Amino acid sequence: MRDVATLAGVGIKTVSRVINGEPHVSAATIERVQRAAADLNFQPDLHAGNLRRTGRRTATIGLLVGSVSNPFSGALHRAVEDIAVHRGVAVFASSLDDDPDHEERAVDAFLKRRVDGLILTTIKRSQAYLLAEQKHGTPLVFVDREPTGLEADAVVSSNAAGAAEATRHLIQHGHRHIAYLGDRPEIQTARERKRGFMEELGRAGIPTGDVTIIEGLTDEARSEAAVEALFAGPTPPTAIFSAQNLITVGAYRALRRLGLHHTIALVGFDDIELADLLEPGLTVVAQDAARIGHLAAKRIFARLDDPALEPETFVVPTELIPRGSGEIAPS
Amino acid sequence: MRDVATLAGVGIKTVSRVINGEPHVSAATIERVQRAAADLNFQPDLHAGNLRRTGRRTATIGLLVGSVSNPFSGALHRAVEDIAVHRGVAVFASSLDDDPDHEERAVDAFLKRRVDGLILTTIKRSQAYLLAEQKHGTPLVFVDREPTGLEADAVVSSNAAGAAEATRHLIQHGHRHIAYLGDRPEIQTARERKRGFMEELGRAGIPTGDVTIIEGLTDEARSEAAVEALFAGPTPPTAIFSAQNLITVGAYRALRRLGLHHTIALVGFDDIELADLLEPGLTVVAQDAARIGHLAAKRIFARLDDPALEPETFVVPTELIPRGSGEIAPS
DNA sequence: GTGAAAGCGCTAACAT
DNA sequence: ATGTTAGCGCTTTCAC
Repeated sequence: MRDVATLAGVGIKTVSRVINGEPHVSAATIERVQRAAADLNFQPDLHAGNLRRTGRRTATIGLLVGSVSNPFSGALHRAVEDIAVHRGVAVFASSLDDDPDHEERAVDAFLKRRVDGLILTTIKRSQAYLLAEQKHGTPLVFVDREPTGLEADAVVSSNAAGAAEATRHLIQHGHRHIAYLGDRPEIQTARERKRGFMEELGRAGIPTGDVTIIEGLTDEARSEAAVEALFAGPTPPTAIFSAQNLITVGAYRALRRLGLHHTIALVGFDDIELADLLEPGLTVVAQDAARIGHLAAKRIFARLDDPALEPETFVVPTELIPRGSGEIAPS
Repeated sequence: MRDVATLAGVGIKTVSRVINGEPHVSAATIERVQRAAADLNFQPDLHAGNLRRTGRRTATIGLLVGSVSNPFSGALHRAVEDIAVHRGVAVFASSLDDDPDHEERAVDAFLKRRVDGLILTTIKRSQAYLLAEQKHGTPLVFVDREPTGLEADAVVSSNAAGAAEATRHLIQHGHRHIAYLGDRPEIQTARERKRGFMEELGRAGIPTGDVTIIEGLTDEARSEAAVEALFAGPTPPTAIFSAQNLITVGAYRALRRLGLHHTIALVGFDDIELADLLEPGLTVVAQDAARIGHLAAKRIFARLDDPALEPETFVVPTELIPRGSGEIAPS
């Protein structure tokens, strides 16, 4: 910047004014400074400025997602960017790779680089490690899962209600022997979805002895194996509710392999690309990732503008999309 | 940091040494400083340090992808992080949303925040706007597409060879009337794939009059409409080669709608989630996003270590995966 | 309309 | 083993 000032024959502050579009500079000077800046290929250093600037905002927010390879994360990212771009704020995304040990490191990487706020999907048991940072004033918005160990804004799907709807859908199609396939119960959303499933069974008066619960399914392969074992066992169900998208894919693969995909009903939680092109189409309870992202981004900016906001949890409704697999009657 | 020094009763430089793990500090002092830092919830400001630090590295690289909702981007992101984490470097990803106007803004956002290097998928006609930055020493590695208007490292798929292989596959299954569905010819990869297709026709001695070329297909819906129009026309093909994943999905949808998915052969460029579960399974020429990401990350670090490296283009081979749709014989 | 001086949080270079 | 001083590139404050 000093070089630009020298080349343009003006003071350094004048260059600063031109670069930042501040008033009180004559048109001729602006012109001269801009040419000098262009000649030197001047790139202002945002962080150097922020060192002194009041408020110390970096116009950057961090987005931490469980796994960048999950389409849910992609949709979320895009939605957050949609909102942020209007505020001139850059969104930088980083991935946890579904590794709890990575979580704190990734958060730290963002914090050391002074992001203005953090939107995060968490996988650790507790987020108490963020307490100090939160007290320090960094806006935190959790998406997909509510945090444990601290009070903060969260934007989540209606997990229990969605699971209940999926379950009700199966019951209405005549099923009583339903298998529940879920992720690790440490995960809050997994617990919520299971709760929705169980409560709906209760409302329908179906004894829990009629259902099979399989939890701890962390990936597609494990889910596939679990379903194959299920049908090799003594009490195969007539329907499956799979509570997460990878689990759903695994279950579908297993049913296909067993030749049961037209016989056993399947409803999955979370939508899947191309689900409508399968035969039968995959009935799912879809989450609205775009809406979740929009709400989270709006909330973080609201909190940036008014740090005193009370922590709030926003629930985004899910939607059941019947496509065939969920409408199969028990044989 | 000064507060920590005061609280610990030491000089500010000693705190700096402790925080950065530099030697020549007594164990007792380290202990005292660390406690003080913890008490004050001290977070070092990476950027402030970088202002003075020699080399001025921020231990951050930027990753710019076309669209975060494309699974290819997700796989790429994960691969880059895999490598970067070993160097203690954070990877921040941002999306272009397939919007050329967004490209320069997004690059600028990274540059202003002083990333050490940039891995980017570009969509603008020319990347000449990056010339100055490149001369300035910022390592640039292009992925998926080679840049235009400047010489830089690139990691790309074997687009022409892969397209030729797909075409050969169809020809070997007896097809002569093949339709080519491609993206906008402004996109370099689109041109390469079309070239591979045409050259293979030439080798097989198939006159270009036997084939239909449809270009400028930018999304699923347009592709779907184009295929429907194709079969409403006078000279429907017996096979389709679709040169991009969204185009493939659109084509598949159209064939399904027309009831032709078991009649017309289809091979797509770039793999698709669940392609194996469709009926028939989707035959594709798969790109190795993980390999591309790994190579790009390794290259950017190599260039960070030795800026004098000659620009090089790395070609990652594609792989034809037969799953059914590409093995349909002409009727 | 413009510029000089001080200082943001930190590290380099050189004390001690 | 520890502290002091200068200064990174910028913005602030205040003077002109």
